[in-house]
Amino acid sequence: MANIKDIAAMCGFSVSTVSKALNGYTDVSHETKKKVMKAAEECGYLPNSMARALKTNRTHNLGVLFTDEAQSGLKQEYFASVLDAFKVEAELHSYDITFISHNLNINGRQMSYLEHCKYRNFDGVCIACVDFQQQEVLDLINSGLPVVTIDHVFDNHISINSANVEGMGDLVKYIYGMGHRKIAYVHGKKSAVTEQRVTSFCREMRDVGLKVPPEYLVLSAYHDIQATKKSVQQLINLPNRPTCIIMPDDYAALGGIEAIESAGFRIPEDISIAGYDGISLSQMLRPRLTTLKQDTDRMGHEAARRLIEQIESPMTTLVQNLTIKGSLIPGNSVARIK
Amino acid sequence: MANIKDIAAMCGFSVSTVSKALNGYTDVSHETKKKVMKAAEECGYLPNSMARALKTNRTHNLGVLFTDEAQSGLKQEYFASVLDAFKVEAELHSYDITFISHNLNINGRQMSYLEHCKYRNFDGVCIACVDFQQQEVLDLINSGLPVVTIDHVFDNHISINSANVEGMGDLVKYIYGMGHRKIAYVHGKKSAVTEQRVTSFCREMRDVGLKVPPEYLVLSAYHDIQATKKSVQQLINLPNRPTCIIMPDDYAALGGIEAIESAGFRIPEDISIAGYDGISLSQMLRPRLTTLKQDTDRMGHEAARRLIEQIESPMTTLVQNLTIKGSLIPGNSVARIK
DNA sequence: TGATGGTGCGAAAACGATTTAGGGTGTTTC
DNA sequence: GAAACACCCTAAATCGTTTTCGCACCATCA
Repeated sequence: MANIKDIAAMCGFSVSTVSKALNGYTDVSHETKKKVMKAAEECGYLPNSMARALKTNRTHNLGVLFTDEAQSGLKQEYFASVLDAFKVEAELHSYDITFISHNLNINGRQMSYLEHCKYRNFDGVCIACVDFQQQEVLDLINSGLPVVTIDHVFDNHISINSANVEGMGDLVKYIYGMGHRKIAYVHGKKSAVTEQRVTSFCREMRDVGLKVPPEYLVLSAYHDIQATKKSVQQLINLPNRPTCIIMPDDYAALGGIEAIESAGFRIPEDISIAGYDGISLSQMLRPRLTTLKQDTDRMGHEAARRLIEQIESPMTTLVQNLTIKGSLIPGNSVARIK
Repeated sequence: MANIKDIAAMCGFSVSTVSKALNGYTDVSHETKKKVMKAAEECGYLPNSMARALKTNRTHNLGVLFTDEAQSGLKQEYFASVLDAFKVEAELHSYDITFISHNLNINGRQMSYLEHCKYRNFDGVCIACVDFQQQEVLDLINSGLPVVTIDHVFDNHISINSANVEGMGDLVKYIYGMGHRKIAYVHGKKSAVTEQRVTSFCREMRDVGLKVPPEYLVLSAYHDIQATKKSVQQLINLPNRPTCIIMPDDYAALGGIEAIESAGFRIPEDISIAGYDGISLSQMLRPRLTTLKQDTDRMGHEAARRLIEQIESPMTTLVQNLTIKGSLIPGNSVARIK
């Protein structure tokens, strides 16, 4: 592989001049710049990213942490979509993307997330879909590296958030508008997102003048069909059965659907059900799931854009927490009641 | 950040000795090795991967190309699963994973896939889910870099393949065993995988003594619900309507389901349908989809394992094309006919 | 005693780039 | 005519490692 020295030899300039010519410095004449470019083209020159990174301390490589406890971040369409959009935007700015892990070992010891990032010299990091309580994750966030978090706000760090409060509000309003008065919410495990949604659910219910019996608020889990199936069975067996059940997410809604149908009820005639996320699956089900579609595309793009902005102009970038609105997809899993 | 020089200063040895101590060379006494390790531990030393890579020409970083035309490799569960398993296995061997793209630009020009790999100095490359006809992809494969391809065989290159011939054979046998005699196959666009499946479909049909009317073999597309919907509508309107339709994949089966149901037929009582892949969606549908589950987990693991083996001992690694068997999931979208 | 061999360590040259400080022209300015 | 100033270019240091080669020391052996 040709290097900068070869080019220098080819066109009779010094290494430094070649480097400058290739990097758009102004103190090199138009003439020589052209000669250098031509030589570089001819021998198929590609800079060595390692050497460059070693010298400049910039890798043009971003670390992404998209791993939940089940090691399946990629298998959840919501996160896969965000990552996909993040990737597209990053590439647009000539950044690469590498997965962060803590399974690498170096000198016999396993690295932490942060150590991995330092080892690889990532210019910045995007964190999503992870347990934000983990010390290791907190260490990474507070490391001083440019960071953007998805769906979790930290002081002095940029974050991109799905508008859970508005989203859940809209969902409840819609369901109320369809005539439902007994609305239950099977929610996911404790997290920032869950808190926002639960709070919003309760407030919205109060605002439309409805009481939420404590048994209508069921702690279940995200993306866990078995768990939500049980939770919904519980709700169905209540003496005061709800007419509509909001699920933690679209995928988990499948557990609810199963519970309802195998108990001999029809959706939505007997019991209505709503999801959250708006993944493609939701619109493939029959009946089509009523859900709140999160704008994963915009979230991923904004995350990358702001992270890179922060990397490239840290002084002028203001730390903010962006909230991105989703949109209600009516579907037909929520019946109109009179 | 502490570097090797700092450690040398800390414990009074030379840089070379420290390096050797950390890398398990034998010409350094146990005593000093311990001292060096201790010092390294104390100051939280992490090697600089760039410097190391620059010197050794090994990055311990693998490039992955998982991008179909629709830029949505990650959104297809089949490929996301393979990638996930690939990642786990790679990490086990202390390799990182970076996405390959051709959108990066360097010195004003866009890089090709191959250029990107050279620029980043990937030790090896895994290619899947891509149009294997593209010149750019072929260039990458023939570049001399260690390569493993998923679901496509190239001379002198390792590949991991889903057992499409056996898979399709099993599927047809099962359907035939359920009593069907009029079996149609809506297949995906031309590719190695498609050819294997179509060939196997035809052979198996012949082997069980059935003729395949040409109109029972419909060219459609993978992962494209609109396309498969149309194809199935076509089949339904045939004077000699099939009793069972095999779809390109589970996701695309949704188009078939839609077509069948909106034509007023019931699944499986009136028309049976089968998918391919065995993604989680398939088992969430009602009726549960009869499908052939591909062993994505094993595929991803083997791909990483063999790629790394090839990287680390190129002489002793034999080039082979591994075929990984899937398993039939009966589901209940295929009815028993007498 | 002198040759031999092993052991433990260090000096120094790479790897391929960037970047600072300065040198040599030729032209302008007073 | 000297000083000042552009302009274009180069030498050399540097980033943090790895790895070759050689040196010094000590023990062993004939």
